Amino acid sequence: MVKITDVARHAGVSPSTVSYALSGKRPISEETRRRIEASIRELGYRPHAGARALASSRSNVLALVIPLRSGIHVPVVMQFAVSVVTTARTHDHDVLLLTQEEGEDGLRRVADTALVDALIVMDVQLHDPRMPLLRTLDRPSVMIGFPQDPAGLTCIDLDFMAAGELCVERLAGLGHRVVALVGSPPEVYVRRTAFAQRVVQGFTAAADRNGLTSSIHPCEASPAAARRVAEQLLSEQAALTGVVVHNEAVLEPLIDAFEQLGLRVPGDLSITAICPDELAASLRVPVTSVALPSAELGARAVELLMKKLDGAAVPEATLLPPRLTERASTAPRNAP
Amino acid sequence: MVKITDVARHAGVSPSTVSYALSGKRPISEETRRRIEASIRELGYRPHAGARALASSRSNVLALVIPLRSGIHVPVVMQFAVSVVTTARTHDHDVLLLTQEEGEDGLRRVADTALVDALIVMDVQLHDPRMPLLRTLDRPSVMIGFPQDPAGLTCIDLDFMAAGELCVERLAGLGHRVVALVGSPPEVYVRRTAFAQRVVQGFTAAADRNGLTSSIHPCEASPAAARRVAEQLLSEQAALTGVVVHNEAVLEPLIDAFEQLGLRVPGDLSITAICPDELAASLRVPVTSVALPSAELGARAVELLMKKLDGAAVPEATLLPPRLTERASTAPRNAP
DNA sequence: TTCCACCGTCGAAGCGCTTCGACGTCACGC
DNA sequence: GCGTGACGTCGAAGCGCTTCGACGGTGGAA
Repeated sequence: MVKITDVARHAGVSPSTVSYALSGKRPISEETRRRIEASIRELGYRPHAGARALASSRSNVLALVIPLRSGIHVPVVMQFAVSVVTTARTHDHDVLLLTQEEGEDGLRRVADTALVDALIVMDVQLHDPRMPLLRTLDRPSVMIGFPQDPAGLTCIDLDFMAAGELCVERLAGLGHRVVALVGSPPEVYVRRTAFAQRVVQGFTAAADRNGLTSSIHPCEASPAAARRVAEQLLSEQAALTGVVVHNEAVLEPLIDAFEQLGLRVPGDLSITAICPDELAASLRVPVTSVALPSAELGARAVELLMKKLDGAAVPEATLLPPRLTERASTAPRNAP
Repeated sequence: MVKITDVARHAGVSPSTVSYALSGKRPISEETRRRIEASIRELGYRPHAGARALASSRSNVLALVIPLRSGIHVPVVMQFAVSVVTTARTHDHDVLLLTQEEGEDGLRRVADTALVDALIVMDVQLHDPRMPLLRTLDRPSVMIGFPQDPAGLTCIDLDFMAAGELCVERLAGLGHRVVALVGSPPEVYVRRTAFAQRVVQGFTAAADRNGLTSSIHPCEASPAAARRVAEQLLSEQAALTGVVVHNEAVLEPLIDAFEQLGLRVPGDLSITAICPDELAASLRVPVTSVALPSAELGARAVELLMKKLDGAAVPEATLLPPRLTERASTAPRNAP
């Protein structure tokens, strides 16, 4: 293994000079820097991560905590993860993957052993046992999602409440008077997952504000469940003309089911969704949707974390405003 | 931060004794061990990962390389990942997540900086540029999947060729004479992804061996594509009665499409698939399938890696034999 | 009883890097 | 002409842990 002393000798300087040339923490003459860089290339030098971490008390590793509970939409989560990894790399950091098998102990372990410098936590519950822990940890962290009490934490997420409202407002603006929300699987609500609940809040508030008749329907992530919900909606709410879907997995099957039941989209039924843009745009009937900007969220979470690591102050709460894209699934309500 | 010298002082022993008590590499008296353990608990001691890595030249971190190329089925990949993480934890290792953004350089980097002790590589191509690199790296690695030339590498995978054969044999055994393979998206074949090609090989070999008429149809991962393939199959192959599906994303839409086109499963059309058992079993028509044992593969990959890290010899190739589970989607061919 | 082997523990020497203080040199202002 | 900084570099001291060799003590074999 080639080490910093080898490089130093080869370049005719001291090891500390090599270190400073690498880190830029002290000025080094152009000439010396060139020689050092040449030596590094020639010898194929790579600084030892452990030695670096020990001496600098910085591991340059972030922990990404992905619970992967049931009912979540895996591809979306994976988009976050990829975006976190690539953004972290632009800041010269790597990403350690933690699932929830270990529970809170895992977080404490990687933090206390100095394996990671900071943590990104996904799938935050309204009352999340990890939150108090994270407040006590001496390492910075960023949540993707909001718990009930975000005080003292740095959180970022799509403004799901506003997203829910926006979907309803759009339908209301098109003249729809009876709307339904097809939401996440029941277990997501039982766990009191923050974002799901906030969509419900926004949906309900906007419906009430506009004097709409509304109802809420959790839905399992299977086409069969989608069909059942569709049938139920038609039988129970004959006047229904607007649906908000917050469930990536059933968006397409749901549309299929409606059409098989004789309802054309958007002729008889207008649909808005909260989901990744790529999904909404790729469907047979492209769906008017509020984008779920996974990649942006992941990237911004990393940026926030980097700022905190640099000792900078960051806002505790970052809510991305919802952005609605009009597509083919919405139309004005037919005259009755 | 509490360190090993603090524990040593508190327990009235030397730091090396604490270290040996922790690692078990030298005998320590019962009595002393108890005192040390008590001190560790009392002080909340956690060994510093970097220091440990530096002194022992073991980071206790594995790299998991997930390319996430287009056309792959994300949930399946994620199952691997989770299984790798949890298994690694049982061996006191953590997992660093690498995507393919960085390319081969990323592998080299984490290996050369001693950030990781070993690597697990997924989504292996037939001619994979990472393979030569891995052969030269001084760290052990395990591939999930087989390249064209696996010499000098440790590879593990489901025996996809046998799986393809098994699916066909099952259909042949039920009397079907005209069969089709609905496969992965075209880009997967263009990239020459190993497992996809092997399924084709097995499918073709078994079809020929049994004198069946057969055809192969790559398929995009969308319901619309599934429908198109279904229609194409019906128009071009009127006598078709057996279909093998190797594409998780379109399995359900494909069945729907067939039924909408007037073909009942398994009455008119028998279907076998290669996919995770949970998926096959959860469909409206539970599908006779060869299990894709993601969790087992991930776990066994880690076990292999641990053996290699311990200096033990392991087989270069591990092919898990396919296991077919009979479900509701297959039946004997109707009399013509 | 003597010798040897093993057990349990200790002290010290690193592992490869960062960082702090120090030092020589040079340019500039007064 | 001298003091003063800034610049560029060096040496040495750790960062917290593992591991090697050494050493006293104990028990069994001879």
